[in-house]
Amino acid sequence: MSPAKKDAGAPKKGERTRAKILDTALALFQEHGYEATTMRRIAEGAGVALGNAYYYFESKEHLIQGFYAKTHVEHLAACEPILAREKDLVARLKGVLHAKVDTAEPYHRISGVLFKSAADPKSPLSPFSSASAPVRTDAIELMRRVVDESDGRLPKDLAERLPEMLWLHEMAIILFWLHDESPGRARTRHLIDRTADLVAKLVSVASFPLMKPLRTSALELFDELKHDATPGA
Amino acid sequence: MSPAKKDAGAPKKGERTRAKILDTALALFQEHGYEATTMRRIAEGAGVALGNAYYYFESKEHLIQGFYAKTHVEHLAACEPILAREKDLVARLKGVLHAKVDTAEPYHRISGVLFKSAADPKSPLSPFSSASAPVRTDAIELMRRVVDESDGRLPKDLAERLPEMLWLHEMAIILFWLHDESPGRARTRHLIDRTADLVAKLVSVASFPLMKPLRTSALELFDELKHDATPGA
DNA sequence: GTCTATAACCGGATAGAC
DNA sequence: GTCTATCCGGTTATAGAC
Repeated sequence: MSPAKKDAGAPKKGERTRAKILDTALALFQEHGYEATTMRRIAEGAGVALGNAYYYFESKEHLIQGFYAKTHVEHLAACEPILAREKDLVARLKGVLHAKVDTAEPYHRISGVLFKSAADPKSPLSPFSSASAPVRTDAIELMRRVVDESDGRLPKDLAERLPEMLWLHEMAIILFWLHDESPGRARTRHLIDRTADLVAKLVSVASFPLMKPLRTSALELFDELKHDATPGA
Repeated sequence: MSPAKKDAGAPKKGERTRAKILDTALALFQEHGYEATTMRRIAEGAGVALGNAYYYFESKEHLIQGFYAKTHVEHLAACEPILAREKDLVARLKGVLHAKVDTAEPYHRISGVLFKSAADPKSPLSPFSSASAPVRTDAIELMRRVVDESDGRLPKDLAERLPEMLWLHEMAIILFWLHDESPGRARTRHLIDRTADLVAKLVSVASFPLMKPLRTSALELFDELKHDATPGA
């Protein structure tokens, strides 16, 4: 009766070990940086053997996926009050992006390494990879809320693709943020405000009925290109 | 008289060894990929001891700087006939970008790894780093030729910044290309043609005298943001 | 002082016993 | 599912050769 003894609802057998390893790793990454943190040190801190850490996580890099998920959850929480309060599309967009910068701030030091693989299509860490699909999908859904629950009216074809476009915009902001050493990330915040205004202008221009042909061909191009870049989406 | 014996103009003492190591490394990277190529194998292939390779190159990654320089030179050569032939800005831009895709094609397999550090501000391999400044500056100069020797007339303030903007555009194209597995990189080529047309339209609209205020504020934003992203440029 | 070679070190990853 | 013992390859220290 030993394996069947546990009650349903309790954290499964080794699930606790897994969480312990991840938490330890993230804490050490934050304190000493990614490179300086060895797998041996993580295992030691988590109270397990080195090999055991590899039983739960394929590689050191795979620990980072957990990091993505964690910061994303924090971002979601920070967005709730903003989305409840603001109804204007631009205000919602700015709010969500500033919240991203806010919640990511504690990890600025190590984020460079964490996003290292953004450009490597084969890496599971790339935001475009299928391994990143869960978080990516969720982040796009957040942008869908930004758009759908705003008080503006948009043509259907545009409203459909806009969330993905805004997610790409967010990725670009993050890339800029990685290189931003200005106090308070002032430059990134400026970039957010200016490009959000730009997005609003583009959207409103693109929404004129007269713009339909141009809009259609632009959206077709987007669809076509998307296919290749994000096979999982 | 042994050290002073050599004639001026001959390839300096160890300069040959350096070149041998680099050539061997690039060949092996291309054949087996970056990860699979060990420093021991490179040293062996170049006929030197392992430690010797580190005398000439700080790290395995530093071998990649040589790679950047090499492909850039090839790109420059490929652009000459295009720039001599075409005088229309769009045609010149498309020609230069397609040439980039052409010359980079043999290295597509390994480029993912090579650009891994694009997002890491601390890495000397980042295209924005000061270590990459020589190649970056040269690539921007190429874009300046694309603009300056074209037959269109541009307002001075725009013509001044356009080369840097076009270089950023090129970086974005390359990022897309890294993820592009379509035959003949058809999607990247499509992206080039469509965005080059878009650039042309934007440039011509921005050149209207009536657009001067908007153009000025857009260029000011660009100047302001550039400062942080590329301290070396 | 410029270059080359040998022998470690260190840390990510794996094999296989318990 | 957890451990111990190794492997493997990037990197470094160091001793010498030209």
